[in-house]
This record gives sequence, structure tokens and C-alpha cells, in this order.
Amino acid sequence: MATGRTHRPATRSRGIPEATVARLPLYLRALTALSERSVPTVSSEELAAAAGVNSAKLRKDFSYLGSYGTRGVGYDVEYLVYQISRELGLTQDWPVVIVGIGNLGAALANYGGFASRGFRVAALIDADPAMAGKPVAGIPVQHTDELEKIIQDEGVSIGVIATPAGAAQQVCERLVAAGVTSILNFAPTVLSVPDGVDVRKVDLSIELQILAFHEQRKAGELAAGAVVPAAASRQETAARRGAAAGREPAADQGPDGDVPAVMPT
Amino acid sequence: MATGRTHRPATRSRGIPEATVARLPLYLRALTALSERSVPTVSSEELAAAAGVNSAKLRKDFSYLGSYGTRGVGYDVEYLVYQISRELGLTQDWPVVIVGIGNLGAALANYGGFASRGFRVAALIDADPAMAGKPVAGIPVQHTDELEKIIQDEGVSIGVIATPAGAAQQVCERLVAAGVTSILNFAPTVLSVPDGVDVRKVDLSIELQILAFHEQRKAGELAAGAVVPAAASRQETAARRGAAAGREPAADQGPDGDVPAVMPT
DNA sequence: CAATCTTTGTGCACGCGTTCACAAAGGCAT
DNA sequence: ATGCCTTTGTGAACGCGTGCACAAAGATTG
Repeated sequence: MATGRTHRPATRSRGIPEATVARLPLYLRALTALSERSVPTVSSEELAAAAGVNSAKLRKDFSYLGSYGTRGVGYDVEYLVYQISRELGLTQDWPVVIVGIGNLGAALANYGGFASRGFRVAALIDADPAMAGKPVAGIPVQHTDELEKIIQDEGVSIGVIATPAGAAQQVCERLVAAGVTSILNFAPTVLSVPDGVDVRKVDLSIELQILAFHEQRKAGELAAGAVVPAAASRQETAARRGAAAGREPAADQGPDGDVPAVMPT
Repeated sequence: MATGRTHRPATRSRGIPEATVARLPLYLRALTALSERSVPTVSSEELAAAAGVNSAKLRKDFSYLGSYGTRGVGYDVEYLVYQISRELGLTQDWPVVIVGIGNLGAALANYGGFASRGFRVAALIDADPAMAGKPVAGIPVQHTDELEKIIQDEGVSIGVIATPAGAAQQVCERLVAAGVTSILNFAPTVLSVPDGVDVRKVDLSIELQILAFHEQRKAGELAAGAVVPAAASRQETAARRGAAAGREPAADQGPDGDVPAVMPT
């Protein structure tokens, strides 16, 4: 996954481990797909395969919610969909505001995965006066001045920050002051928030950097002639690029002779 | 972070724990900011605060890379930027293709955080013939038919999937067959890939669902009259919505009387 | 040069998460 | 009704990640 992780450990609630909570949406998605195909029941083995996890893990996860399965048969799909939705709080309506309607903000506003899971885009907010009134995804963009009023009128408790990094902390503070207690942050910054406010972070470039690390490792192993499990068809190309990227600091310079990556965040 | 996690455990390489690798980009960002302000050295305490982590954790993370600090002084910012960039493989050029140029794909193409960290958008690919030739972020979109050729010509090993869920697996298979060994998946599906291929997942709606879970828990605790650390100013609104969302299954129905969230993925 | 002060690097313990393996439980066939 | 077969639910062991606390190391000051 991408994605960042919580800032605070987020103490486990009612004994449901954080790791399990993070997997519930995965199960829910797989179950929903089964539900649409009118599959009545599913075994832990099948569902685990569909969700991409270990079946023992899945059973243990479900055991935290209660005993919703039938031995010898499996789980009732519809019932499980409901129980998980309920546990995640998706049976209620969650008004959400998106702040920062650039490319990413617009993409989020258009993203279908929100509305279908109980999330309602209550407002789109941007600091650019030129954006005000312009409809995005059928919703008129409102100016930042209205932020506090919107939050309070709509009873918004979840905010999405898709602004540039420089504006994120300030927006965050205004959201929190107005009553938001959960924030999904797409800006590449560490947000500091008071206790009681949850922040989750999604960072697009971090994920790529992690991939690059593993990719480099693969290339290094190939160049070193180490055994590699599969991906044999790829060897030439990977080796071509990574051959010079040896482990030891033979030279003090990078393989391309370039300078360290420096960016304006 | 949000975010999804790796599909495979991704065996630790050269003894650097996966958790540490995931934090290196955070440190790198904080260090880059310091570098721009021409700060020569930084202590583990300061840097940890800037990156939003524990200072002991940070020191332990750095210890996996080697002894790059000076006791009594701290770490040399420039040197550390270089070492981390190098470790992450950011000192080399990574051509990347983005498949699926919808709202999200366009946002990714425009995202500045890529180019600045050694990632180069080698091509934008979309299945819609009407998109072909249309420039997005200054790069002309190419048709899916060209996929294999592009991958091979450019030596691309990292692919980004931003297609609808239904197309993701097929695109994935074509990418892998053409030589891609690392995939960043934004489509809400579990991708199945052969050994040797890394997949990281970013799922926007999963993060929101996790926030909703905690939000519901907070609301439940407030309604139950439990002590709550801070966020006192918010109590009324949160309680208003969450009051009926008690822990015990008083009614078999959700607080809003609505049906379980069912969506088309 | 010696004493002091700051900060790193890490040994150690603890807790969480994962996985194995199996007993209990229920359906189903005979 | 009885026995078999399937699948759940979970006890227990293991490994990873985290955080504490401190010794070692180097700078700095007198």
C-alpha cells in the first residue's frame, strides 16, 4: 500500500487491532463483488484469495467482529457485508469536504468510490477566487472564506486536503478549528494536529520511491549474478540499466554521475 | 499513509527492514527542506520532529544504512540526502509509464513530486482512441496498442495503473509481459502478478473508510459519556451524528435506517 | 590536556501481528 | 441416528517493529 500510515498509534478500540481495521475495506470490496454475482456464501479460503490475504488471517480478523461464519459452510455474504459496513461506520452518511481543487482534488471529486461507500462530497473548497462557482464533478467550488461555515452547517467531520504542501498546515488548522476530527492528507507534508484528531496520509511519490528501492535491489542482484526466482524474460533490460549500480561505494558518485535528487517538495 | 501495502512480504534486502525503507522517503523530504534552507547539520531529535517520527526510531533506521552521524553534533544534511537518495535508488533515472489517463492519471502526470525525485514520465497511455495525441501535462497520450513497444524502447521497469478496476488486471499482465517489474496500482482491485514483480497499492476510498471507523468510534465514546482527551469544541456536532451509533446491536438496523453500502467497486 | 556536555548508536525488552495447526462445530450422506 | 467430511474459530509460537535507556564517542570549553 501504498500510502502513509497513521501519525498516532490510534489505540485499538473494542479490541479490534488496527491492522485488522485496515483490511476490513479489502474484505468488503471482495464481498461486494460476490454479492453482485449473487453468491450466497463464501469460505474463508475463497474470500482470502479474492482479497489477496492469508485465510488464517482473514478468519482471525473476522473473529474480532464476532462469530459470523458457519462451520463446514463458510460465511453468508450479505450478512458479512452488512456487519463489516456497520463496523466501519459505512451505514451512516459521512459528509466530506475536499480542499484544494487542482488536478488531484478534481480527480478525488470525480472518484466514484466515495459516494458508493457512504461518503458524500459536501463541498469543494479552493483558495483561488477564479475557481469559485465553477462546477467540478457537478459541484460548484466554493472559496476558502466559506470553509468554517460549510463545516459547521453540514456537520462535516472528515476533511480531505489536496492543496500544495505549503498551504496544507494552515488549511488543516482551520479545518480542525471548525470541527473536523479526521483528515486525509494528500499534501506531501507532515501535519501537526491536536490530540483527538486522526490524520492519514497518502503520498504518491513515497510509494514510487519504495518501488524504486526494490527495483534497484532486483537489478543489483541480477548484475551480481545472484539467483532470481522468476522474471527471466526481463533480465537483459533490467541488467542493462542496473549494472553500474553496484552495492559498494566504488566511486563517491552515483551511477549516472548525477547529483543527489533535490526537489522543491 | 494511507495507503495500501505490499502484496508480498518483499523479503528484507541487505538487512534493511521494510518498515525502515518506507520511512526513508519521509526523512529525505525533511532533509531536502533543510538543505534548501542551507542548514548544515541536524540532530536526530530535530529531524525526527520534522519527519513526524520518534528520534530513537530514526537513529535506528539510519544505523541500518551505516554510521553517517557525528556524536555530539548530528548528521550532515547534504551527505545524508545523498546517502538516502542513493539507497532508494533515486540517483538514477527511472522512466515510468502511466496507464489510464482519466482524472487521476492526469493528476499523476501533472504531479511535480515525480520528476523531482528521479522519476521521468516516459509515456502516458490510454485505451480511448479519442485521447491519442492529446497532450496531458505536455506529453501526448498514446494508445494502448503502443504499450509493449514503449516499455521496451524506453526500458521502463515501473508502471502506474490508473485505469478503471475492470481493466487493471489485463493492463497489469501486458505491462509485466512487456518487462515491467514494479507496479503502482491505483485501481481498486487486487492484482495478481508472477513472482519477482512488486505491486504497491494506493486506494483512496480505503483510507477514508479507516478514518470513518475511528470517527465512529470517537462519536460512540462521546455518546457513551466516556472521557475524551481533547477536541472538546467539537463535541456537539460529533455527538449529534453519532449518538445512535452505539456499540451494542440495540437495533438490527443502522443508525440512519439505510441499507449496507453496496457499490460497483 | 582534562573535564564536561551533547548526541549518536545499540542492547534489550515488550507488544503487536502473523502463521501454524488443531479441536470444536455444524452440515450431509447413508 | 450415526459417522464422515468440511470449515470455522482460536491457542500458541514466532518474528518483526518500537521505544527505552545507556554506554561510547566526539566536540567544546577552560
